[in-house]
Amino acid sequence: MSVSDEFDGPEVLGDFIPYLAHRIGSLMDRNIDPHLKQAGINLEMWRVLFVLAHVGEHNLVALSRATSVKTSTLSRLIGRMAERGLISRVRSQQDNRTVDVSILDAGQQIVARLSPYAYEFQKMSVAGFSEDEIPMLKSYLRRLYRTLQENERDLSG
Amino acid sequence: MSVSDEFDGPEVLGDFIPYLAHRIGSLMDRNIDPHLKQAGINLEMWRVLFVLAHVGEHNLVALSRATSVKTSTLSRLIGRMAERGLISRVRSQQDNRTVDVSILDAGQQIVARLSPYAYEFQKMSVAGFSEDEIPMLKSYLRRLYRTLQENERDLSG
DNA sequence: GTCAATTCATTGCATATTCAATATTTACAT
DNA sequence: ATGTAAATATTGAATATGCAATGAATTGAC
Repeated sequence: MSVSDEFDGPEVLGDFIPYLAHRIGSLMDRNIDPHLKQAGINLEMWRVLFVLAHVGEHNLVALSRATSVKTSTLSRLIGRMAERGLISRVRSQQDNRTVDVSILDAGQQIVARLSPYAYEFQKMSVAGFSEDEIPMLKSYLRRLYRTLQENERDLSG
Repeated sequence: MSVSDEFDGPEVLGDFIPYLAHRIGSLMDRNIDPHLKQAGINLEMWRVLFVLAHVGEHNLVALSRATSVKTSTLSRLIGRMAERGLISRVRSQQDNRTVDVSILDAGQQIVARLSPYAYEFQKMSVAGFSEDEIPMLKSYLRRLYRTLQENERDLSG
């Protein structure tokens, strides 16, 4: 166990994965936030844009699942973003219950402008890991995420 | 790379640590939430109680740092929790600017009642990891957390 | 010792979020 | 086919949040 594995706090908190996950997420949010403000958007908007930029079209429920923003919140959020021309929201032709949300140029530009900061920050965040360990870390996170997703499906299915 | 390392989505999202961290945290939050509602508290209250139960006394700024809840929010949150007898809030004798927040019996009982669910959930979340891998996972998370904390200190110091 | 700067907690106000209810559309069972 | 259930998005109303300003206490420079 290397010295950089020490936890700066009582061991029980640093041993509890949900606590660590929450803290890691929050500290990461905090880092990107100033850049977002500079671009005139908030964290949830950034998540929506980032997901749409990489995944393409989405309806509200899918977007909610991808971003962990509640659909009622998302509905109004998407409204504001559409007003500002960041995304488009049109009723789906295939299923008239749903709306197709997709990113527009103005949104794409924000993603393009902020992504470098996001990736630079990611690089910083893994500064304590060796070249061999970084893929391991990502792999561990993906596995953890996947297990949680599967459990989620079990509960709702 | 095992089969359980596949990411259920576009590779760029599953390769981006802040996204994974956020999603992992949110899915974890979602799991504990019904138990909290049953106990009549929300997620932030749970975090406050959990931290206080394991760390002891805290002032608002420290509590904010430990839970990632803003101090203005925390001030009102603590007020509601104090009204309900979950915690106590008293002006510090050592430093009259600060308040000492500590957990009361009613709060402790909630922690005692809900902790089993939390730990059971943690167990489920690492179901895809071997006995050897779980300490590795925790170690990776702690290291990631530590790096982020250090970066935070660099920025504010 | 004094005063400016810093730290901490709280609050007003504007905004955002959530829950619950609703309207609409689709899926499904029989 | 028809009726019932489920899925999707939206909104009203209550609540919570965050920012900025404030007040009070402490620290530190000199």
